[in-house]
Amino acid sequence: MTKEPDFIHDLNEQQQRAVRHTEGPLLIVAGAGSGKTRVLTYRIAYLIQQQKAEPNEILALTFTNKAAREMKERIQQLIGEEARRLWMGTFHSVFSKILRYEAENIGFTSDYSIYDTEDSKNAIKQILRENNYDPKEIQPRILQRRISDAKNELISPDHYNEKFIHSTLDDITAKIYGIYTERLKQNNAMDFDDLLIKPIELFNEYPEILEKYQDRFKYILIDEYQDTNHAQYKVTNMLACKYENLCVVGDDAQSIYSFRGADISNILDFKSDYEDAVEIPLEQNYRSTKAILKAADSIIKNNTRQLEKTLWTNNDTGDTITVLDNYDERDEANRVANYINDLRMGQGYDFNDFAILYRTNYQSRVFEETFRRKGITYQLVGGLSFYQRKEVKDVLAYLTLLVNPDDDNNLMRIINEPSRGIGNKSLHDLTARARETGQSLWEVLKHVEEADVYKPAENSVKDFVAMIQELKQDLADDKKLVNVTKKLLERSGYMKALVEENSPKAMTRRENILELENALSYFEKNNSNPTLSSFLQEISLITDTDQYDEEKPAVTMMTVHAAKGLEFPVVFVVGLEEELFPVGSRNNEEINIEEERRLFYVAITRAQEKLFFSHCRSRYKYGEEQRKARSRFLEEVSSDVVRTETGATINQNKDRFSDKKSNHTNNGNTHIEYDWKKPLYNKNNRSSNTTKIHYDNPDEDPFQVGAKVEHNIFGPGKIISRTGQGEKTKVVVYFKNRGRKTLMLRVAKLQVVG
DNA sequence: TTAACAAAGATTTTT
DNA sequence: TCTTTGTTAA
Repeated sequence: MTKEPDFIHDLNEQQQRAVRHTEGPLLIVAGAGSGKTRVLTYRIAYLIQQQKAEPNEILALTFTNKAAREMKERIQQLIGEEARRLWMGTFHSVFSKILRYEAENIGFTSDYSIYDTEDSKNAIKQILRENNYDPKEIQPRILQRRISDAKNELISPDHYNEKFIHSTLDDITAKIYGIYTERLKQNNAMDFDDLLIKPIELFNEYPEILEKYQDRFKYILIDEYQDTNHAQYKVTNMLACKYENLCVVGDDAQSIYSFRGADISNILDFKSDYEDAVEIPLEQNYRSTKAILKAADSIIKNNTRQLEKTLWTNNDTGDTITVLDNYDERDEANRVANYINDLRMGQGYDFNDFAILYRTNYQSRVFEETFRRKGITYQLVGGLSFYQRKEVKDVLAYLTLLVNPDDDNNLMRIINEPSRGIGNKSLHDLTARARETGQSLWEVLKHVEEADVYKPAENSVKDFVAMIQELKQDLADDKKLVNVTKKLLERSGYMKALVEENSPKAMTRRENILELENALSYFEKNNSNPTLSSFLQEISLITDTDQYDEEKPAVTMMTVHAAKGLEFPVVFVVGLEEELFPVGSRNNEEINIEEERRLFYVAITRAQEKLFFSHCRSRYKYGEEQRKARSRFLEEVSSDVVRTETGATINQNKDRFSDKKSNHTNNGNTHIEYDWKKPLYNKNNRSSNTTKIHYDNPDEDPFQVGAKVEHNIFGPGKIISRTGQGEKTKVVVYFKNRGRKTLMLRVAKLQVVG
């Protein structure tokens, strides 16, 4: 046996065990902050150093590109350049690469398009239209969700119907699922789920190909195993079952992706799936203070299903956690900003020591405004990704057509963008013909004269086809990708349209397109074989979370989901209100409260030294003020470690806003006691606000709740609720023949009757 | 066919 | 509030 490397002594005993145990299935249950990444990197370095495997015989799967990149860098520091040859990346990126090699075997070409969520939603919408369903009644979003769930469960379209009771929606889903699958194949396209499922199909169909990869990947490691879904479980199981050198790392307490099909039982059942599996817990936390760990522990205790482990730390007790009780979200942002400035001035923290963590992306806005005003630099992670912007997707759609012209979806996206006189009618005729003849839309366009469409549109189509063919030729002539793109922007009139629009928005769009050109030339410079299709595939899998830069001297703002795996000296968990964190249910869907709790646990355990919880009593939603109750999680957290700003326990703090509020609320002298866990009165249900009384006076405004009204299109109806004030007053009317409608009082031509 | 305007709807979380 | 979708007039 080769001598052990010195670096192994950087690790504690449990960690060393995990590194040394190279053969056979291994489950590492790694508590938050227990040095999980470290163990993974050392383990990989150890495998190579001990000559168990060549770097390219090791497959390491992560959840983000960033995690993969970081791990690779750290391994490089341990073993040098060789690390480049590792197979390391996200599930999606690794398998998209394998599919590039093997696509032909399953009826695709290596130039296949990758559809993101928006693309596949569009495809579904189009299919609904073609099959005479009303996308308003049957929401594409819902079908997409169902199809994606089915795919992750490995239920094929044929089996979908057997699996479910035949409700109408089940039948429609089964039908659309089938067409969708076929359509994607015709388009030579795969969605995110396909990147995991198609390899399974491939391996099932061609055992010799499976064996090739089984032999190649002598050792397999999976990070964040608690967030794998069934398809991911299956595909790695297939690869690993020959040698069973499968090492998975995870923490069931941090499973937060069930909405994406993640199945926590993958980690809970690992030991029964692999009989010889060894379990090693990592229980020493190196990240947080005792107070923070106690808070985390007191939260997660409320969940039922968990693996045994006790997290402990040698770190200091640390400060108590501070709860910020705010009036509204502006108040919240201001207060957080003030704390950041104080801690910076008083205790020497830098901007990049802070993180603001929230449940939903839209919460970032108030913080952005406030921080800009107060001169706090920040970096926003997540939200609308660069590659999801309209203009970027448009240009990418053009480029996609050059390598994969049969991709109807991308073709439809840009055929009339900028508008060149190929309107809905013509497009409808053309797609109808494509369906009839079984050709792709592109084939139909090439022979448009046979299609019998509106003459002016026919000419535009001819121009369009000529343009695409010309650009394809350029590409074939090995012209630089950037130059082809530039020509495309000219030739298509896309740039011209933006220049002529001459608005600030169009300006930003032009900048984004320039940015895309930069990305292209960067790619061309840094790849040995920079093909357009590999560029397109690679960037379809990039997310904005990957762009977080810990060196940047700025406060980080991100969702709790995006923060997984990261740590910060000071963390603010904001928006801790019922219906926000935990989220409110939509359409009475059941919310998974245990998962919300794990999410809160993840948020808490990001903090190293100082932790703040913040909530608002009132918050704006859709331009309406909503009263908010404090999150139940604040009741669950151990009261030993949490204090308000004045040093009181949370429950001593009840009355903070009572006086202020009751003055507002009462014209008389009655004192109103608030139950502090409940929201304050809902604004719409009472007439307390002085500014509002005017509009509530029936003499001036006849459109009161209960009034019978007449609309010149919708006919007779009755007002069932009313929100907003003055110009912005909106009413919900139940129309006898048309159902519920929300109308702006200012614009809707309503008349009171009777 | 397009542009302009009015109405409805959206806020989970992400590869 | 802001964005997307649908309707109507030019």
